[in-house]
Amino acid sequence: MSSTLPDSCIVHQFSKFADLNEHEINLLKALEKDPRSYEADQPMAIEGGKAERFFTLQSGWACATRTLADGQRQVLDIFLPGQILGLREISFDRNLSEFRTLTEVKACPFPRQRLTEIFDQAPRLTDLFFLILAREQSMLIERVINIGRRSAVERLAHFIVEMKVRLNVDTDKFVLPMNQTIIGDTLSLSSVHVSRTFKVLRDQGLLESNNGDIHILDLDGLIEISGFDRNYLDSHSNWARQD
Amino acid sequence: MSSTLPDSCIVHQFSKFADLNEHEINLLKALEKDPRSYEADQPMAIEGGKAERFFTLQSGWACATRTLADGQRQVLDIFLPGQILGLREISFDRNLSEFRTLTEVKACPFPRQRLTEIFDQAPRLTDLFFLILAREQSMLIERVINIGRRSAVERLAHFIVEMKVRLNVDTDKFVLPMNQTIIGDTLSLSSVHVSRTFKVLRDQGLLESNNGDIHILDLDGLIEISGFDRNYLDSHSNWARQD
DNA sequence: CGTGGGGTTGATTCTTATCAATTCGGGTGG
DNA sequence: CCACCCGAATTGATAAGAATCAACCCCACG
Repeated sequence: MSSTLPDSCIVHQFSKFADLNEHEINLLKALEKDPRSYEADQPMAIEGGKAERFFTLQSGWACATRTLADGQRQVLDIFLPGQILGLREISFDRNLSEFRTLTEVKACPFPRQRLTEIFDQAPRLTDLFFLILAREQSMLIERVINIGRRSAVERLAHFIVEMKVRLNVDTDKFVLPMNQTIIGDTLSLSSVHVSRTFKVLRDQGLLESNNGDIHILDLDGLIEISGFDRNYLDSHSNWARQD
Repeated sequence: MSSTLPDSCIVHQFSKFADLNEHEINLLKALEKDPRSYEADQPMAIEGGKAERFFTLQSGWACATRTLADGQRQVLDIFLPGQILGLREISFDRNLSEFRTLTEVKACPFPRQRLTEIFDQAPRLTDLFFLILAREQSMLIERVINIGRRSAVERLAHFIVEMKVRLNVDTDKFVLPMNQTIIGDTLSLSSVHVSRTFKVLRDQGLLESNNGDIHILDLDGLIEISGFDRNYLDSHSNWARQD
């Protein structure tokens, strides 16, 4: 996705919601002007640490996790290029979750205060930040339902479909840079059970999977059993102000 | 809570984040100028319906739910006076969830567009709306962890503590206007298991419960077993702009 | 060649769901 | 005042789903 965007992921992300003028584009681009590189499977910000910065993700995958006292871990978000890490932590002065990379990552940290400046200088971008936060919530809602109400097979199928849709690939193959332990921590399943569940999906002829390589054989079948509703990923609202 | 606030719940809610000036207070109050009454256990807005309005909740309890194709239901939020219903749906033109009352409710519907007007006229309220949306997300995160990673006993204990903290009562008694089926739909448990789990908490001397009446006997014990972290409910950030 | 991380598979246990029966308490109508 | 009814909570018995524990395989990488 990012590779097709020499320009700016975040601008691309925001322009899904509204046409941006040059001033707005420049403000957003400024958020990406000082990119840093991170290796795969490394922390970017730790749980409980001082939360003074966000990150814009330019390439690679990252996630937010929370570790409980007994060592159990829950993955809270999977981030793809163009997303902003840490937005929801803005109302706290310490990180409630850890941010870590899944792959090699290029990301650009920027201080919270920068957001205020943007809000000051481009009121309409405020609307868009609001929309984006709201859209993230919808994804969280879907996660609650997935974890709370669906069986392991349904959960995994739903996750695969969700990632395919979010990656916006038109082929039926993609790479999921997560081992089965992390997938389990995302879906609240044990890694062993993730393995068995993949086998079920393979046996039913719905997909092929090999390490991180996913080959979807029957997308409709996956959607069918997972009860996937793609509405929550698309934004249809025309609420934001016009230029 | 609302009874001690003849004034305006929503103003009270927002002033937790920053001191409001008169102009801002008036804008917020305008959101509550046309209250309507709803009976207990009634829908306020249906799933899939046109989403053109929000509600400010002035008194009573409400919730957001989602019903799956197979009839399973998941409660997504519990709303208390001062909260705004539907904020996260702003990026969609149809409701992703149903809003319904748990008790008798006084709520005030207002059109989406009103939010834009507020954003125009009081930039700092924008910050606060943003903070509030972010804080809601933190509560959702906690729900994901609760459902995904905690046992039934831990889950219920956590829920009880959360509601006590949110209600902000200083006594150890309060009323939970939810039957065990709804509590189950909130915690992703069957109603039967909610009943058993209440029994465990009672047997351990942590609380007494009778219908909706909760009497907490050992708050520290409940916090202990649930791994409750009250940070996520308090806002510590000084991010919002000053007046 | 070893070594180690990840994946797979089998056996067993644990937690929670499901189904069914019973109780309790609050209305309602005779 | 009493018989009845109904929704909710409780309790018991059983079943299903997922976790856990353990062994083993595969393969990339030193």
